[in-house]
Amino acid sequence: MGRKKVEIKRIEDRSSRHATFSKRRNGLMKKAKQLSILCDVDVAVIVFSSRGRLFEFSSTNSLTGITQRYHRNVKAEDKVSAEVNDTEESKYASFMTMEEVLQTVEKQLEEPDVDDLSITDLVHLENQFETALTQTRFRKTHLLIESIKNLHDKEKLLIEENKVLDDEIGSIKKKEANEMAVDLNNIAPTPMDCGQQRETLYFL
Amino acid sequence: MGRKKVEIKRIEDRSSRHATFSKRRNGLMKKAKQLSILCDVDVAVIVFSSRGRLFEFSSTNSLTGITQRYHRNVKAEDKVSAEVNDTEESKYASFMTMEEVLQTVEKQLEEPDVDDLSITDLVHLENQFETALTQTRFRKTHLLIESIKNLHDKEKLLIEENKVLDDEIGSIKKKEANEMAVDLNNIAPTPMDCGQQRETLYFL
DNA sequence: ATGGCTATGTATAAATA
DNA sequence: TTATTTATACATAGCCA
Repeated sequence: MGRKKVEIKRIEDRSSRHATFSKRRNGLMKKAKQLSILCDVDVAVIVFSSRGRLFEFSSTNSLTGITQRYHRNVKAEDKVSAEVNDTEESKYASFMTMEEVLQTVEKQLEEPDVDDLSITDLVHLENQFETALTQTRFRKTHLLIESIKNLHDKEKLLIEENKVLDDEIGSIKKKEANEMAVDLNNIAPTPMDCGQQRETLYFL
Repeated sequence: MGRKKVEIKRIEDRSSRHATFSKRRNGLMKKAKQLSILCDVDVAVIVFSSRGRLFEFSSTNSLTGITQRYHRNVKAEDKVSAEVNDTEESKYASFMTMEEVLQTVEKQLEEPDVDDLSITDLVHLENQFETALTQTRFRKTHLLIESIKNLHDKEKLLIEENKVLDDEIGSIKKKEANEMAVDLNNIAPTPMDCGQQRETLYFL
């Protein structure tokens, strides 16, 4: 890849080492970019020069996203080795009442020495918290949906009530209109059955 | 660098994309290693495949050292450059839109060989699904709360409407009562509420 | 430190097994 | 799939400004 084949070992000559650093660094970044584009993957490259200067490439906006993801993954891997030990104990925490869950969680948090728990203890703890989390989520969703149901019921009642009131007003207006018509015709009203009418009105 | 010049854009054919990924990934790692040795510098490369599998190279023992160094560096630079700008963007950077989440999940499910994944692969997969799950939950809660808000608004409106109608009826009744009192005093009925009656009369 | 310039070594695309 | 082959494109060592 040059006039001469170079052995892969530290270049002792300062200036040619720096020259090579500059060239190969750019090459590496270019390759990283091509890889990320061609294969549609996330790539990050971090280079610290011997004098501590930072050079970076990231296929995403910021490198922090990728490094965070990296750290999450590393943590997750640690978790795997812990979980391999423990498959039986994880089952018994499965179902508790809400109270039991809260009690347990409280108990756990009381413990001052959370830092020196064994892996098995931590797996157990994790399961309990996960149970608590599931229960909490379940209850949250339940309450939200209940709330919505109640509101729908209320809405229905209010709409019905509204309709009744509307009808009432409608019939009153209609009567008024009729009377107006009668008045205009100068027809003498018969009082005879109006008592009944009034009574029903009072009912509403 | 091959039989044909390739344009640097996403390779659409799945199998050749994977082939290229494998080759170029190895090439990139090799180059990174050479750079770190030749120039005596610290280099780190992080690659996440589309399936979320992690590939890494680090010139030091562990990548965490370099990423930590990177984060210290970035933090220092951020302090110098901009204090206000970054807080909002960084929040959104870690969250995906619903579409992105669905896309990612779909991508995952496309893969045919889910059965022979290693434990590490499965952990990565788990992380991605967990992200998707979190987003889904977030969206669910958001929609439920929105729904409740809307229903509360509706309820308020209906109650107000109801009140208006009630008042209207109230005032009508009051008017009627007054008229009745007048009628009783005059011992002569007012025709006003006998519209219904009269209508039937007209019919006859 | 980069930025050409070549000659040459390497990486890799496509084909093949 | 993954490995090997082969023809090319690319990267870069050494050199000069």
